[in-house]
Amino acid sequence: MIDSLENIRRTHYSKEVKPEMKDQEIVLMGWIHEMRDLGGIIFILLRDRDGVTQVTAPSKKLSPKLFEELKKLKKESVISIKGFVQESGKAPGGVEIIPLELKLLSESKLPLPLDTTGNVHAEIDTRLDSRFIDLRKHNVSAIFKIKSRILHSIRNFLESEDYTEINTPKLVASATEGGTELFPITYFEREAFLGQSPQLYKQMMMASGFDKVYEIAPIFRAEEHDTLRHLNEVISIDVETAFTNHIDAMEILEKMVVNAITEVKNNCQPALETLKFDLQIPEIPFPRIEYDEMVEMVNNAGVTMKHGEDMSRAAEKAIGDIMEGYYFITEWPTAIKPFYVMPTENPLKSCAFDLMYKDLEISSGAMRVHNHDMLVNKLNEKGLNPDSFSRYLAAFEYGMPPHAGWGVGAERFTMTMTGLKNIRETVLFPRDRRRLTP
RNA sequence: GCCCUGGUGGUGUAGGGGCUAUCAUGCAGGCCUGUCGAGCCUGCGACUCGGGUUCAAAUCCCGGCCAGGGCGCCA
Repeated sequence: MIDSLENIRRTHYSKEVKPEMKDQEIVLMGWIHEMRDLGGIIFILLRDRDGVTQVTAPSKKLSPKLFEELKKLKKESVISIKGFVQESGKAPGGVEIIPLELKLLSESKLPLPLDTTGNVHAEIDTRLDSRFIDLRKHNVSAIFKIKSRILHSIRNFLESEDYTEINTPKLVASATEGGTELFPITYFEREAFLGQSPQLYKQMMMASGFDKVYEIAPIFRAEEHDTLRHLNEVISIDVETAFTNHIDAMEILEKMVVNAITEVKNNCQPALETLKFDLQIPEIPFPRIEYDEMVEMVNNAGVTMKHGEDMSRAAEKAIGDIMEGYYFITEWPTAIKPFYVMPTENPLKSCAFDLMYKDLEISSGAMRVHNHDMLVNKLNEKGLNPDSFSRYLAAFEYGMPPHAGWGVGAERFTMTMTGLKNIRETVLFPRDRRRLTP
């Protein structure tokens, strides 16, 4: 019943089959996207990673045995078809395959938990439950081709800028930076936590002489948020650079963003078309708005925001309506930024910045405090106990250069390049307040 | 965590005290040699769970669970 692969191998993908290959014998492998059995002729749409090719089986041109085997095939079963290419004005794409040999490699159970042809809408919850099937749809896999290209381009860009990729631990012994809730775990006989950010580690690397480091890795936040732009596990793109300040950090960040967008635009055109997203390459430098100016803009737009507050969702939307693409908000109040952020000459303001895209925060960064005593003072001011940061603080006592850096949320960044509204769409197997499987 | 809305075949929906529970898609069987949202015929398949009100609940009420949207929280 089920055939084995033996030594047959795929010779082409669907997208590679062209009318010029007329009469050539090829082997396609993939899933049965659709079957149209007209009695004396059967049309099978064979779907693989990048496309769909029509296999046309007229009874008169095929052996009765092969014709019967083709007739019995079911949707989403996995097959291998050896056949020859025929040019045809009637076939989608102008080419079809006349089968010579069929292998049924895996039979699909029916009915399917989801429609793969796009005829019947399915909700995201249903789709995520059967994500492996959902991902067979080209308009879903397109998202991950783009995400892959983004991460690839970022690595290439940072390597070309002479950065070193590092890996820091995700199992950590508390010493929270403050703010977010952590996921507690059991580490042998002790309590430990999943890391909320590589912040403290990448700073310690600044005392190591590496000068330029980056990490692309998951971070975990135990916040019970339930929105279209939050998840409990996300990929963070973290950069830290020694002997630089926040101005340099913003420049590297905007260069990296434009480079990633350009790479996606140049290499992912089919995916962008599938998603019907018109990706625009922004110009450098991105606009910079000081926090004070932003507060004024928000209030002028009719949304009340007090000076010294963090942005409410309404404030983000108000500013997002005014600003078109990417922009920085700079000079944040020291009081609402973490202890490790360097104040400006005016101690009430800080060298912190956020990179926004419309109403969405993509990144936050800053020049850091590199003076040990100042850092201890700042910890105390924030109500944190310097003793629990002793291993981190030690890195500031034996020669710590000035440094700056930032972290970008990979999923939010992907949203800006795909036009998606729900962050869950940009993760293969998302983790949110309710979802822990699959 | 708060507010609003919802939960009907595998999927997506209509209905909204008494119906044989609507439609599409799907699935099974049949017809069909150019389909491409194929078409036609026959059939299959559902009211989130618990409690209450009522002669009667899928429908009304309460609670749980789950989901969607908004907000809060969120280096």
